[in-house]
Amino acid sequence: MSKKSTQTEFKLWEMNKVWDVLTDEQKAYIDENAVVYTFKKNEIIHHEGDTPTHMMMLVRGKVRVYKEGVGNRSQIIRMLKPCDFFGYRAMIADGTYNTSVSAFEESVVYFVKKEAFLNVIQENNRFCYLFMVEMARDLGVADTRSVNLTQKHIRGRLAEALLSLKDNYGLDEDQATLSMYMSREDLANLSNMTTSNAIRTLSQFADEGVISIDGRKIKLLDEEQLVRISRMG
Amino acid sequence: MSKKSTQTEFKLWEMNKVWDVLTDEQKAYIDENAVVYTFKKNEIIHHEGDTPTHMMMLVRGKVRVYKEGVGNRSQIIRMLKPCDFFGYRAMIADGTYNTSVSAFEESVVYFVKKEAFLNVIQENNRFCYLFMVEMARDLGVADTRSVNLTQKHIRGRLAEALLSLKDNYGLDEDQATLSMYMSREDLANLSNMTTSNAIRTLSQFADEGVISIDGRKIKLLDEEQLVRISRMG
DNA sequence: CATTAACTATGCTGTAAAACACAAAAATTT
DNA sequence: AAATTTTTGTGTTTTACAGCATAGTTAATG
Repeated sequence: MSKKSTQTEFKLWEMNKVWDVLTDEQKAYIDENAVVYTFKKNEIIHHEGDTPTHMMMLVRGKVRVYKEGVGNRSQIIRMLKPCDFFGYRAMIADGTYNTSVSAFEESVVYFVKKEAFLNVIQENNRFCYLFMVEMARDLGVADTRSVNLTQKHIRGRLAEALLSLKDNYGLDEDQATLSMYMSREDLANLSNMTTSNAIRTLSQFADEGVISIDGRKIKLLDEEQLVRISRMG
Repeated sequence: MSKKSTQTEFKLWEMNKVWDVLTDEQKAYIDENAVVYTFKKNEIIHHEGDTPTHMMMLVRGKVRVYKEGVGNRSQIIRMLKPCDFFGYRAMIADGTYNTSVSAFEESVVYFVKKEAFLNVIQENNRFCYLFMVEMARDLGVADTRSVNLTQKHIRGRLAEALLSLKDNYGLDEDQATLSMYMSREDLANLSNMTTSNAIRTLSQFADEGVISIDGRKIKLLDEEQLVRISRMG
């Protein structure tokens, strides 16, 4: 896909401020070495163990970053939204992908060739630093998540997941309904529990008036209480 | 502490290959802005929530990086050995420390002022990139750890912890005894379980002939079996 | 629109691991 | 060396959660 077409399709360079630090030449070089793909719902973008060939930016849609765990249980590490980068960690650490990524809904992804990305990152200091900041944040989140998932009880973990969905994707126009309509299974994989426990706990929350449920739409009724639950189980 | 003294005390620049990419001026600048401290066993080096003022390199000893969890339970994120860097993530992400660090045994730490470190990292591309690689690796480890700790059973988690101690610190001259003599409590905090379960499971392993125990000395007798246990609980 | 498949809901059962309780043994401190 | 604290070891109880079964409900597909 040519440079022209990515720029007419969507304002690529405006999507993430990270691009701002590139020179015009570097931008051109990146875009010459990039393609755009569309993925259908649940299609796998890359799989744990694969060798990285591109760094990616999500243009449209939503994707999940997850790891296959023990006995069919998968754990969602994080959910991405448009303008988020992914797939660069493995190539910087010089290894294979540690996680899998699949489309949560129909998604458009901008693929930049490994070579091109690594070249630019090593010639543009500011660009490198911004990715470093990105990773430093992710690492902080990862460590916190690890303690949350291992030490909090089911209610706390689910409450936390709901709050993080709010932070990440925001609310519908009613200022209460999560804009992210996830299946119970995904919600379970995000909060490290079985699907039935996600369902059970969700209805518990509804019974208590903390949330209300309409299919996959979850309305947060008492966010303070949700925070309280997430803090102490 | 003067530059001269750090260089006579220990060969600072030889401790970690990361220093190699600095110019002599940059090295001098770093060292002018650095001090060396010694910490007693169990002394806290920095605490979760503190504002970072230095990046650090462990010179001698061992330290634990951990997070206080729910209800007095702490989780060891990783154990460091000499030449390892720490404390730089928070200042790159521009936040407070996300983890606490305490000396596992008497330890010597090289402290580089935040300003100096950030300046050099932003002026030396290669230096920046090397820290990025460091973080990319840590992030991979963190994600894997998260799945291990949440999905594996006690036996698997403990086996994994023992193997990671071997990888990180190696073995005594007998080529079997872990060079790291940890308390049962630390071992528990590393493998996300209660102290009594660490003790119990450790004796179980000993009964099964996988390891043998002499106080805090743990001898690995059947590493293959340990790998098997770690893989499938 | 009928059939199949996927998702949601709820109850029941089993169990892994936490919590608690108490000794005994080491290690520290006085 | 006595006294106190910390660590290790083991048994018992409790419980949070996984696992399974089943049924209703919604969505996908021929």
